[in-house]
Amino acid sequence: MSKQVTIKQIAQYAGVSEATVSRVLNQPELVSKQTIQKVKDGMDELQYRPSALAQSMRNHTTKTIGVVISNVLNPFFTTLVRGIEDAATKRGYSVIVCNTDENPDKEQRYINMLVDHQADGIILASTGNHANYHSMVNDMPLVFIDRMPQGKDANLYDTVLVDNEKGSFNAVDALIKQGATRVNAIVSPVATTGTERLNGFRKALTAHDFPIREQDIALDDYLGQHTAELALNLIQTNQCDALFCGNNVILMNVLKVLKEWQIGDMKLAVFDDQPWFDFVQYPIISVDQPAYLIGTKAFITLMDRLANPDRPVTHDIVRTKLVIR
Amino acid sequence: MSKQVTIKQIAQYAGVSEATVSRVLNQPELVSKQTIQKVKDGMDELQYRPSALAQSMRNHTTKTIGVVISNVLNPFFTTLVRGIEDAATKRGYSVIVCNTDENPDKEQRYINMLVDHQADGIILASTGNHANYHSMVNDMPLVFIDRMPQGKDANLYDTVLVDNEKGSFNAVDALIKQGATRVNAIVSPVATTGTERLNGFRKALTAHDFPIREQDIALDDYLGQHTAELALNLIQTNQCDALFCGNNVILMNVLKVLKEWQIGDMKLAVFDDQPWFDFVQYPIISVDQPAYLIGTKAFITLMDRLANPDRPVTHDIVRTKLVIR
DNA sequence: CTTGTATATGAAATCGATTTCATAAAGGCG
DNA sequence: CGCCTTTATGAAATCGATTTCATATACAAG
Repeated sequence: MSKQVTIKQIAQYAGVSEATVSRVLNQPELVSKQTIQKVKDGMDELQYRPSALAQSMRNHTTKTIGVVISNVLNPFFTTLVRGIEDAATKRGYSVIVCNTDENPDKEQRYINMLVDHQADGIILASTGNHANYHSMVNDMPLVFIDRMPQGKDANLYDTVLVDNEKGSFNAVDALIKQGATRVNAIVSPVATTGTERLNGFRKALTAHDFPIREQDIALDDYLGQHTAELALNLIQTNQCDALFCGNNVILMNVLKVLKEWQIGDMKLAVFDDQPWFDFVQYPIISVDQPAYLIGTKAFITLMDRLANPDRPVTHDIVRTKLVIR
Repeated sequence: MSKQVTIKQIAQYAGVSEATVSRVLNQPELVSKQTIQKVKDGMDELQYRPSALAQSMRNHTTKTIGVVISNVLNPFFTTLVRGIEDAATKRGYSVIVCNTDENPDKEQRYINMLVDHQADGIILASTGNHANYHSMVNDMPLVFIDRMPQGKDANLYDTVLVDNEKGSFNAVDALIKQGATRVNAIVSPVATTGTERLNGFRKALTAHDFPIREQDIALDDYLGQHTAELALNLIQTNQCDALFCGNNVILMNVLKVLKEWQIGDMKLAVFDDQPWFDFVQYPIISVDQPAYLIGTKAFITLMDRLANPDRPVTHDIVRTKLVIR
């Protein structure tokens, strides 16, 4: 690196103290017009840019937040992250994105890293296996998204979630109204979302006086390794005519199976909507989550918390929209 | 925030100087066994974590890199970013992702921000409108990905690119071999990729003794606003039976038009492959770019440059793979 | 002409680490 | 026992900003 231009050099150039240069940037009303001009000339001339590092050091704020999710490759999270980044940029914040792959150890390490970097806050889709967030983050503000926080001090934190149960209920309900006679489900057991979506599934069956058979439900580990066999098993042994998929990754894997086995007749529903669902030969019913909105809301919640650390905890639940094709 | 635990408190706890505590972390071989033990006890007891900020300040390295792309929502870039993040994490680096939306001003602002934060380097898919990168980044290492850097000192930088021309050639060639008689193209004029892909398109036509008609080519601004009309225009006025799309976003918009106008017969090829192409009713020919690999390569290139600032510039070109459906 | 009040500026402390330089204690050797 | 080399440690400077406190000047009021 070529040597950085510091406040010292500007001070020298303008023949004033470093304090005065700093004031030109932060409290110009305390500085005389001529001095301001001299200092600004120096800044232009030497192309001065204040070191964000040094400022953070002094001010105890980094204007940086962390976003901890399972995987940016999942388009739901991608959109969410984009929502956060846009909101953050507008307010002068930078975003560090961390992929946990649903691995609690990775999550732990990333959180530590963010604490070390003194992020101003963290937006977190937690794998949910941590007993005590507070001791991990040492009073750093946390906003939980997508998944309900678990553990003893979970209720201390702001959340932005969706109504998984209702969304799933509507999707399964729509499947049945379209004539499905036996609906099976594949959901992820990770975090709280899987359970809640399964609840919606069960309630929809019950509402239509369908029996709930445990063998009609498969739990997938979200990483997509075994989805194919699970799906195939449901389809072949249960002879189901409709499948409810707990997320878009699962649906993708189900589609692979259907294609490979040339199963043309299957009603499909899935939690989370993607644009390309429009182009698939099956008329996919989907629960559209406002991922981008969740991102912006989470960021705003975080900012509010930062501005007012003692205000009461908020729990935001955003609406889903049923998409019928 | 509750007050942070600093090196000072550890020093106090262990009854040694701050220098010694620092040495326990960085050069333990200079410290006696007993002292190490005392200091480590203190660290455990007080849950000490060194401030990354203070370290960066002293060491002039932040262990942070910037990634500047047009949009994470584009799955090509998502995958690329994931490749970078995985490689970075392994080496203890954090990643700040910046979305330019192909807006040179935004790109400029983000680069400034990264310079202010003293990122150790930047991986950049540039919109290409900057004359002088060097003066912008002040000797910070830069690795260009996806797009060729433009401007006078463009040749000073490492690049990791794909062979756009060859990939496009193969795709269009395959379309024609599948029986296409009039192939049209929609590409993005942004950056160098559009031009190169168009060159491949032209060469493939020529190779098959097809005439090159300028009205068969549409330039789309990548933001997808006008793709629909452009596509419709090509299809209706030119009566083409095959379309080459310059990227996955364009293809998505073309599919929308085809669906809306119920055009069932159209051969399609696209630069960049996505998993869901398998499930679309049209047998999409695609050019599979190793996005994840580009990401890891770019990061490694950046690390190499950091380790050895004076080594000669490298230009890496990764292979694409034709996917025929 | 003295006293008091703005106005403008600088010296020095601070944020939390690392590193250089100096020094004290301990051990080796003649 | 005295001299020299290791070994272990601390004091202080440094990284690049901000902020407090003190001070110097200018000007108004008495």
